[in-house]
Amino acid sequence: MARRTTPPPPSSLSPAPPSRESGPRVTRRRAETRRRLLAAAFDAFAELGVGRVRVEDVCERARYTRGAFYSNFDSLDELFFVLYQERAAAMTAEVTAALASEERPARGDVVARVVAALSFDRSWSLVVAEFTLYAARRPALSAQLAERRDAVQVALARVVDRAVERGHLPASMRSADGLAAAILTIYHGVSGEMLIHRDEARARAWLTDLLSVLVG
Amino acid sequence: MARRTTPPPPSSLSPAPPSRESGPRVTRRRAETRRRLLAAAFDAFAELGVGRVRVEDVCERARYTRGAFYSNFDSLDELFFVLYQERAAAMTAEVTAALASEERPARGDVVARVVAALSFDRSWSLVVAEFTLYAARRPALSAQLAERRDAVQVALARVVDRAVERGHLPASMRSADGLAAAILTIYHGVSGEMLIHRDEARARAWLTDLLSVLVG
DNA sequence: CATATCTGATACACTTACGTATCTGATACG
DNA sequence: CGTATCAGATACGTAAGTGTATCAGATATG
Repeated sequence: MARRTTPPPPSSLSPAPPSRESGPRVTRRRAETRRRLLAAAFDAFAELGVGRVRVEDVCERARYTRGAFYSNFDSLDELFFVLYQERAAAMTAEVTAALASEERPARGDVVARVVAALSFDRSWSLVVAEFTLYAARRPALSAQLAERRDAVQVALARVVDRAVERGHLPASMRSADGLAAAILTIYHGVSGEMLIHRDEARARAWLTDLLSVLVG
Repeated sequence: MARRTTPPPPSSLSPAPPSRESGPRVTRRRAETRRRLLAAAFDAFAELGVGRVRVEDVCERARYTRGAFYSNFDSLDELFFVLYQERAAAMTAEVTAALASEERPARGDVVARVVAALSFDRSWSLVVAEFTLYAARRPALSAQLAERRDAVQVALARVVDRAVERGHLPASMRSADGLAAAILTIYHGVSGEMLIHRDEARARAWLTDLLSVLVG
């Protein structure tokens, strides 16, 4: 009697492109198919949760059959993993770009700047939460989450570094990095709650208030 | 073509006991079977996630067959819902009791008191996160989450009410209730991160630091 | 103890879902 | 344009999973 436990992470753990894509060429058609499958999967995972999504769900939403799915991905787990990687990379790039896009903010503008740069997209928040739980059950994936988090943390640290006095904070937040980590923790709390109350404006206002306490 | 969407919540939404349990009697044997199924389900949901757990998984862990399962529950969704309700009620009672168990803390002890009272049990945190996502997709369940949260918030508000100066906080946190809400938001951020780094002591220390900023 | 009732085990019918082999239309290229 | 290759559609075999009817052992009760 083999009791079911958490399966290992999908095999596409290498940051290099999956082996399927290092073949001789990728046609435009195939790239489009892949794009549409990923987009459909994003919606399905956000709406149904990763454990409930079926191959058929993704195919229906993308208007392909299972042939297309298996031509592009080995499994739903691989699809989920690839989706998260690509989306997280794009989202991280967006957030870091928004944080870096202007001169250092004046002291009074730091909070507004940070809140404006962070994502409150509902589907993305749902997928992040799903991946967080998924990774929580697969220790090998913790590094993927940490990477994304670190990149955003670095960008945040740059923004707060000169603009925020930190002498009033505990030792763990005296560095710009530590303060950035605190900002992210609070952001995660706020965005998690937003999944329930569904009010983005409320979440932003609440994050603003919380960060204003932190920043002084 | 009926595209799969999120199913409605299970039918046991009434706070009254499920109809199955308002029958003439419940034998000791049956109560024990139910208890064991719930305990097994807790482990399975924490380990595999609610969408991946199968009836067979729960039965194997509880050392019963599917007959026992269907004699006690209509579906896995009902089981999950009942499990969350019962566990959340118990956990809320524990936390509120711990918060209420002594005299009002001295000002310097508030944070330690709060951090000591809150739960950092990993399996529970996993199940809460699962239920949060589950409820996020079923608006009718938001009230269940809100109830639990409110009860803890009230208990927290009592603890911080007299012991914490709040003049330095934004308007949203000037009331004891608002401050308690902030504490919970931060706690949820911290406990979510703990699922990834798996270090309870680290999470408690981090929460302590964050709350000390809030409380002044 | 006898009897009635309960409750889990089991077998089974049926559905859902997966992954593969094959084929044909789509596309790239000389 | 002709040819070679690609890639998605489809049918299918198989496994996994569900929910129910039936039954027999367990339990409660007079």
